[in-house]
Amino acid sequence: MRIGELVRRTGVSERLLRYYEEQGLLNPSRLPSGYREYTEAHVETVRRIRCLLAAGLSTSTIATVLPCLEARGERLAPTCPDVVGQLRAERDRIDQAMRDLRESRQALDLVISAARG
Amino acid sequence: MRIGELVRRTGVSERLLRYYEEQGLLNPSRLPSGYREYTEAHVETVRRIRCLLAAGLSTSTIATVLPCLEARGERLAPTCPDVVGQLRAERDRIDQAMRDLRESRQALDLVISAARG
DNA sequence: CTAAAGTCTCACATGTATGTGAGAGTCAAG
DNA sequence: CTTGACTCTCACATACATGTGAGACTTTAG
Repeated sequence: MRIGELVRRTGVSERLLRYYEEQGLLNPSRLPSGYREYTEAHVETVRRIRCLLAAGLSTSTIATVLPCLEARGERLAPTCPDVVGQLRAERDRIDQAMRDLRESRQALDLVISAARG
Repeated sequence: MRIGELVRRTGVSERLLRYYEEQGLLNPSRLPSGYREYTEAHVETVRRIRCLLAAGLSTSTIATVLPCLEARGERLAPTCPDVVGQLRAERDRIDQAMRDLRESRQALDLVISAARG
């Protein structure tokens, strides 16, 4: 499919799809015209990217993780221990983020329910 | 206490403490010299601000919520229903963020444990 | 008194994801 | 062939939290 359809399928703007490609997260092939050509798999990849971005990972970290996820089952694991350490750190950061979210959610709830029982 | 101590107590930079004040989140009194003077309560307020920021709320939204939290017990609730609606939206956003975090955490775990069983 | 540490304001810079517009090429339908 | 929809690259802009440095004043310690 071309970019327009991927936009429709994912809800992500053209601009961002091109940006993700520039950051090495997506590598569509090209038609003779130069148009990008995406596959079904890209739809899921974009979804993952959005999810990881929402979790606060940077595009460059995502670039590290994505290939591993795509090769899931064939256990393509990151090679250098550097990367693993970094991922562990991200995971810890996520755990902390979840704690913060829980607390903030609670705070919001407090205010919302105070608005009217 | 003056700003330096608050920096030590909270781990938040001078720059940010002044920024939070500029955004209406913090209102220390001033000494005759013009120096800011913070109270014990401000330590906790800063902690809350950090937590809400981490949850993805903007400083202006936080400005809305903070007074309600500070008056907790005296149930100072937001007045206009506009605000409540906005807060509900934030809460929903947080819920989604938590789902994303869970999913991303799982993805990271997958990669990390693939690195070596 | 003096020096050093603390603080003030102001302003410019940065990073990262994202928007927006211009100008040109491509493709499909009439 | 022409028009309109789609796509391309490129570049400049934005929002927001945050860093950094300059120049001046205040406070504290020797």
